[in-house]
Amino acid sequence: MASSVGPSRARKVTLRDVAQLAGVSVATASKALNGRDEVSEETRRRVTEVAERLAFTPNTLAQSILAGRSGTVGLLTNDLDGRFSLPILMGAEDAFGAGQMSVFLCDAREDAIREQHHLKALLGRRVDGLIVVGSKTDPRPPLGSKVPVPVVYAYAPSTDPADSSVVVDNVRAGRAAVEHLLATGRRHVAHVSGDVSYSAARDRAAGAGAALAEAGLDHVGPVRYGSWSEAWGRAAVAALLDADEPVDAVVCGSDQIARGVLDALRDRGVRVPDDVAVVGFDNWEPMISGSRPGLTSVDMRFQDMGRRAAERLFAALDGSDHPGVEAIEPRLVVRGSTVPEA
Amino acid sequence: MASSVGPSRARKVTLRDVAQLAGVSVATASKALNGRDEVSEETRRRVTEVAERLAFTPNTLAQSILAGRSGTVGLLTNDLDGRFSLPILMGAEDAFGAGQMSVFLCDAREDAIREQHHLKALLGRRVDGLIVVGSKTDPRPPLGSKVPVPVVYAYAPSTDPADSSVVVDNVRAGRAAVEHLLATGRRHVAHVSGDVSYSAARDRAAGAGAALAEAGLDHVGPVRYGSWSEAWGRAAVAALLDADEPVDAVVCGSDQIARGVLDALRDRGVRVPDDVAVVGFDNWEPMISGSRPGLTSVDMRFQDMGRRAAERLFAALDGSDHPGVEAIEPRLVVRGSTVPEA
DNA sequence: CTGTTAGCGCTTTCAC
DNA sequence: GTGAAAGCGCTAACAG
Repeated sequence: MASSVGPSRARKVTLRDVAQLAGVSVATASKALNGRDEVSEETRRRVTEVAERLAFTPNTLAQSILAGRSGTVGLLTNDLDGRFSLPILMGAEDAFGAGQMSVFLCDAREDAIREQHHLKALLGRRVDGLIVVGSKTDPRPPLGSKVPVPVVYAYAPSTDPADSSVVVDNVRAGRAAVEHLLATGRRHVAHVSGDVSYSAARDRAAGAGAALAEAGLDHVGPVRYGSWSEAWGRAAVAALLDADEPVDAVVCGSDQIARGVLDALRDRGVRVPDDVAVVGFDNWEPMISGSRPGLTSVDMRFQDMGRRAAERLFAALDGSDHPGVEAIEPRLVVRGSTVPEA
Repeated sequence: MASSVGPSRARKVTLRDVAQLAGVSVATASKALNGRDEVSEETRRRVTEVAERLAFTPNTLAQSILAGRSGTVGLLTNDLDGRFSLPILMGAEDAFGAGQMSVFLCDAREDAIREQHHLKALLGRRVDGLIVVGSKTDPRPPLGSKVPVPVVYAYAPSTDPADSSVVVDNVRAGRAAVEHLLATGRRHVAHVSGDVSYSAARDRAAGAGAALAEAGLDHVGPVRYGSWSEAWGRAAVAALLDADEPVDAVVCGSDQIARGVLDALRDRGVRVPDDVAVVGFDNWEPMISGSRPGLTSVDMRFQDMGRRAAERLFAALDGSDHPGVEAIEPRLVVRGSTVPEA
């Protein structure tokens, strides 16, 4: 027959329909379906059966309006296209998905106006809470003081330290990279990083520098800041080798830079890891999987960050929160670029 | 003072509060704020002013329950971590964001159970429609016949051709790649692709083969299926060159494979594009930007696909839809791997 | 155990 | 112009 697939314009089935067909009142039907124990088993059976048959789906909107909670949260991201917000978002979705929460996704694209617009829409929809995901590790201004629901900032913390934020620990990450290199016998560590205007670049370099200092060492040459690209990694290698200082390890500000460094070293006939070891940051699958040899990298655990953000939001929802900034501990993943593969 | 930042437990301000403070009835306040022209300018001014002052945000839930429409749509994806769903999702968010729609995001992770679970939650929240995003181009079973709202499938079409689906045109993409190679004087085209179990791999090869056939040519050697990795691209080059048949172009099943092919050719001293031209698919930024030379690639326009899916959903919402499968036309992006750079 | 009543926050007749 | 009343779908309190 004709539009058997078309959007069934049939009026949605309501609890009243169910009650009617089951021959009980709406109140009783409600109790039966919600497992309240003030109904006879017989009635419950009958109601459940009818509900099933009519494919009744309770209107959560109506429930929410009563309960005062909607069971939804807003995820306000700023670089949906970026590499960071996505895993964070997954982690959050993960933590929520377990329960009954649904997630509203909005991309503000670094535009404060758009962000306020989305914020308004979300509050109108009575979200129970918000997670705000930034695109850089640099602190960002808070949403505004009069947001009536708990907010957790992820990746980019709020500039207000009293707000709840979950961030990566870039200093520690830089330290981890260098400690690994020192532990595997390297002594001449160069550092090639990305855009110096990113706190991620500076913090990682600071952590690396501190770890070197503790061993009585210093970076070979200056920290070379540039851009977050493979091309910069390649260019930096040229400068590095031409400088003619001994180098037996390169810490790279990102996996992409590291990939460029690896390729350039290979072109020049420098053996990795025999002559020079290379470490990256982010443990980003697409870069890692194609590298020769496999790239040792510091995983910033974005997904866990999203999970933690969700957990903290939950905590805030039942008032058991302890606001402030929480840093996720990075995790070093060792591969062939620092240690010969088996 | 103490918890100035804590979740203000203050009861949400309602329309009644506004009405009371403005000295009018709820009905009048409603009319005033909604721009109905049955209120005096003076009253409207007063009400608006009070609403502003109290930071009144109308409860969309209550509005939705009345209107019968919630102004929300569900985005049911299956590989949030993948490369395809994200741009699609962005395109959709884009198209919706313009209006008043909010988007629920759910990741089913290829798990039918989880998908049904999310579906139920979304229907309970009374979404007005659904977009279902797959992770492969292979058709997928529809959600189920008794979904009471319009559904549009993106990337992975529904197996039911009567459903509304928006897909990429892989055959055409394969054809576009080869036509470009032929137009730039290539005659010996090899084909290295990914996992043969993916229709994307087979369709692209079919399109490429058809274009070659029309020129009285055939692929050099068999279409070499493997995996969607750089490593496979490198391995395939070895096999290809050892086969000792003349080759002046390689069509690669993905940018990742192409990247491997480029690197291997470079290692072997084969010049690109002088000796051999290389084309990839997806125009995926991370792979493109690091390639030497820049990689010519067929852009599948995922974001536009998401946008179209959203537009079709809109159409379905006001009944002006024409279900069926719609293919997005791919777009060739020429770079240095096929044509010498300026 | 069951049904009646009230009410969540809002919009919409329909009298005044 | 304005407000009282009804009602969207549902749950909670209280009678019966």
